This record gives sequence, C-alpha cells and structure tokens, in this order.
Amino acid sequence: MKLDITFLHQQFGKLFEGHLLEELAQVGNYMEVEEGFVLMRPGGYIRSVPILLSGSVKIMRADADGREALLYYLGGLDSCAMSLTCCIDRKQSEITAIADEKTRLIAIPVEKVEEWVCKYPSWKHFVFMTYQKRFEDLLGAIDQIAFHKLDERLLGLLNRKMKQCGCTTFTITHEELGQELATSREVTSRLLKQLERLGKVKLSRNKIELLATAIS
DNA sequence: ACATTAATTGTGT
DNA sequence: ACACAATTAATGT
Repeated sequence: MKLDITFLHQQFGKLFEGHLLEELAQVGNYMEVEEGFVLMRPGGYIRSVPILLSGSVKIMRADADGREALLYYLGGLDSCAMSLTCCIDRKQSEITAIADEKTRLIAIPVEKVEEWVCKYPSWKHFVFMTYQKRFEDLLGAIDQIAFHKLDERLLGLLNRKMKQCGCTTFTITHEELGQELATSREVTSRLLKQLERLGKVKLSRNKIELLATAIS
C-alpha cells in the first residue's frame, strides 16, 4: 500500500510542513501488523524508524533474571526514541518491541531520519518531543525496577509477624499489608501473587499462609 | 436456597 | 495511581 499525501495531511498536517509531508509520502513505508507481531528484538539492527498511526506497541527490556521488564508503551502518533538513538550510531537494538494490538505505522529509512533533522525544523521538534515523552516514561519504569527489593521487605515482614504470633497464617488484607510497607494495595497484591507462584506463600481472602520454604 | 451488597483481590495501562 | 473486572464473604429474604 502506498502513502497518500492527502492521508498524511489529515494525520500530520498540524505537525509537519508541506515539503516534509511530500518526502514522507515518497520514502515512508506503510505497514499494518497484527497483535503479537515482533517489530524488534535485542541484537537486531535497526533499518527504519516507526511512527505509529494507530494501535500500540510494547517496548520491553530483558532484565537480569531474563524476564522482560516493560519500559513503556508507544501509542498515538508516537515514535520510538530507542530507534532514533540506535540508528544514528547504527547500533544494535537493546530492546524488544511487540505490537500490543493491531497497529498501523509508517516506517522511515534511517538515512532520511538524519537528513530531515537538519532540513526540517518541524521534524527536529518532533524528534525532541518523542525524546521528552520517552524520558518521562522511563522515569516511571525506574521506579518500578527500584521496587525489586520490596519483595524481600515483604518476606521479612511476614517472617516477623510469624515469630510474633507463633503461627504461620495471618488474617490480614493486602491493603493493611501495603500500609505497613508504605506502598499501594495493588503493588502488594502483585508481590504476594509472585510469592505464591514461587510457592513461598498461600493466599486466600483475608488470609496469608507462610509456607516452610519462605521461613528464614 | 437464592438474590443482593459489600469488601477484597486481580489485571491492564 | 487509577479504573475496572472478577472473586469471595456476609447478609437479608
């Protein structure tokens, strides 16, 4: 499917100047991908920079345990800051990008991305804006990674409670537990659920049982 | 036993 | 953090 200039005007008319739209129509590559489509994985080279038209894309990074940590979502008329940095240095990708739903996007060849930064003020502005947005998202992601030590605090708290009452099951809600850990109920629920998967703990309504494997 | 409500817990963004 | 869905306990009829 080739790009229609009228269509581009509808989407980007407010954002980009006319000449840029024309070039976009020439070199941009329109794509539609289904949910679950892997747009990029670690180690892959970046050949083009995407701009989303609709849908959303999850950007993840494998953490130390090999689990995939969510960095941020791409949506709206977003582009990907990682692509932008990587393509300038021709570096390999350090992230995984997966379509989170059916997504339409325009892929732009890397040469043009660089060229346009000098040529079109509106493009430069767009690039800066996507950096700014992603930076904010990343600050949020850092918070979540910092919580990695929280599961240990939770286990410690449960252990202390166990010693106090001399039994392995407590009557307590996640809400109350969250307050003791100075965190939200949701975070506590998720942490407890992980501990349950690891077989450290058994959950039921208003009740938490500390299993032998978790006692220190 | 069944319906209704409230509280707790789970999940996606 | 928030919104919403789902589940479970409690209560009234």
